[in-house]
Amino acid sequence: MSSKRHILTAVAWPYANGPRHIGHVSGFGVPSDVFARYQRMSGNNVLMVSGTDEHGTPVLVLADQEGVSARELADRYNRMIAEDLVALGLSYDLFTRTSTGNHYAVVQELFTGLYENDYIFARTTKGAVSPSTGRTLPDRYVEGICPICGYDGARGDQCDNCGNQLDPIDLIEPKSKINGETPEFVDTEHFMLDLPAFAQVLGKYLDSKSGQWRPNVLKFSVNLLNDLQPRAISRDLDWGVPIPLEGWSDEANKRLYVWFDAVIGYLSASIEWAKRTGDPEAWRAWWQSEDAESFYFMGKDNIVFHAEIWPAMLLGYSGRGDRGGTPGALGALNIPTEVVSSEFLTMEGRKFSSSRRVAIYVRDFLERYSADALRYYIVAAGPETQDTDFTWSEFVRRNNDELVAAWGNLVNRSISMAAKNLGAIPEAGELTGEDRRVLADSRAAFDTVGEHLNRSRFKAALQEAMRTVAEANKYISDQAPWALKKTDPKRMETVLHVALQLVSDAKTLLTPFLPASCNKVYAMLGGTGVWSGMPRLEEAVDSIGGEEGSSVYPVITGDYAGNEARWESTPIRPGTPLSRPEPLFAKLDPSVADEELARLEEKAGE
RNA sequence: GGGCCGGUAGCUCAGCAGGUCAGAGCAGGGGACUCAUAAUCCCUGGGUCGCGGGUUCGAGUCCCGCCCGGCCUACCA
Repeated sequence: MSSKRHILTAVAWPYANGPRHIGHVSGFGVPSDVFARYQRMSGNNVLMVSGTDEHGTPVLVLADQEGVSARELADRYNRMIAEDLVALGLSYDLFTRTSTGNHYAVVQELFTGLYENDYIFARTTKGAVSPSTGRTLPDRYVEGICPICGYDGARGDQCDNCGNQLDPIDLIEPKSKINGETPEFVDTEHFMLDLPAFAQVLGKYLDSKSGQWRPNVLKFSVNLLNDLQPRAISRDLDWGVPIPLEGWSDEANKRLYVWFDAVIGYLSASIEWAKRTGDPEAWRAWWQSEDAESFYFMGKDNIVFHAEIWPAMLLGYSGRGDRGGTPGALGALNIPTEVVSSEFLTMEGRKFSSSRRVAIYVRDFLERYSADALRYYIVAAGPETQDTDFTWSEFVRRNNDELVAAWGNLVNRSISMAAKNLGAIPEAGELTGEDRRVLADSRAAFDTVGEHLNRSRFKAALQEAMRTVAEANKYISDQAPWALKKTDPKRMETVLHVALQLVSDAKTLLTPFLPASCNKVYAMLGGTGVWSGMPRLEEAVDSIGGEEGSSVYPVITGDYAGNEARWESTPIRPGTPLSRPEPLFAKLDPSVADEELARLEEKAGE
């Protein structure tokens, strides 16, 4: 085996304008955690980072509506989201936020590096401004009559009726979507990221990923290269990271645009993590070592930021764009090894929509059902390579038939039988051919499941892992150890030994997907250490937003380095005492599906 | 308008680079067993692979057109 690899697990940053629903965590949350846990079990050095994305107009608009400051709103949802992600068991090394002083400093450093390498330039454009607030209105917040088709209700960026791209200044009778007033159009100067200056290097980069990335991500990204345009990276806003240039930094109403700062979060969070560990340089092993790898997890709407813009930013900062340059103060930085994008989850046939209340929030879900049940459903039936539909009846079915009946019952029946009859893990006597075969198959699954996980094929990986569960159930049924109790007790002990070894292996194979319940199985079989560590919420201190003083905010972190979980078959130890187990999972009454559906309809009808 | 993705058995979905590709799980039907949260195990599936053309000895699998759905096109994953 090769030596330990450094693997950055970069998880998309949830936007802090509300609670996150199960579609969000299907896209970035659960897949990234499965991946990270597997890589740790394989002995690799994983750094898993993310945080809340808090800048930008949507937060500002919502804060205005509620009569609170943007920071107060961000504080509220930052905490709520962090709590939800911990409850789901997502094993971040650091989950932070974009409003920290550290983040501001790193963002400004990247801007400066790009600017000095000549990949950023200023340009004057016309922008819509709200007369009453003096605030710039983003294109999407201006509505009016489409100049092409006459549709009343076209947005400033696009007409939903005829599909044409628009400029807000062309709209007839433009109105602010926020308060209905007529915007003024004024000249405003903005910085642009010169994406065309990366066409060559990005082309080579994407070519080199052929056959590795999911085809949809790659095709999409390659196609983007055909039409690279400079992209604005600043906005007329007072909520965001200030522009670190003379004449701009003290400009109250000019900030870096939210997507520019959000992707830099991967780097700033890595640096923040290193500072917190007491070794401020530790982040470099994941960002600058030539053989370090980075995997980015997100939903399909974010591909452009991760496969095009973020690599361009990193290359430009490192002096590796088409115009060359020199690395900034942090040094040259690695670009993504792989961009893993999920598709979308629909909800009972409808698109998730917070505004229309078509949503199942993570928090509500976990109040009534276990994290592992949700994680199982998301991996087994989630939108890995295409949109999939969440239905409550399918959730109940998967929970009852697969988690409870197949896996939970396997654990229960085998440990119960051994505990009741022997009180401990029995020795194996002489093994039959069938015993050897089933044990060998179980060991072989580590390679097949691991290969799937390495390639981010989570659904296939889980299916293979569950196949070993079915094999174990079949083995027990075929061998019928309960019938051997009187006829051949020694043979019964051997069969139970084999069965428990199969349970132990399956528990290991399922750990990336179902960490909480697998930790329980580990303990049932006599394990005493920490099997696969769970994240925890800590209160952290940082100068928020680069301001004077400090502020306390929650971060997710955890201790995973010393975990017992290894990606291999671990021999069970005969003689280990066993007691009658508690059921691993709760079976759900079929009426749950109807109740939840009614609840959803009720909310949508409000 | 442009781009990307999807439309496969009642349901949810696999089918990577053309020739056991017409599949899996669940539901439904029959049987076995009783250790286990009545769980498990065995047997049982023939669906115009969205529609219409085309290229091939041969196409869910490649090409063209069309229909439907999702996403992106300065940011709800």
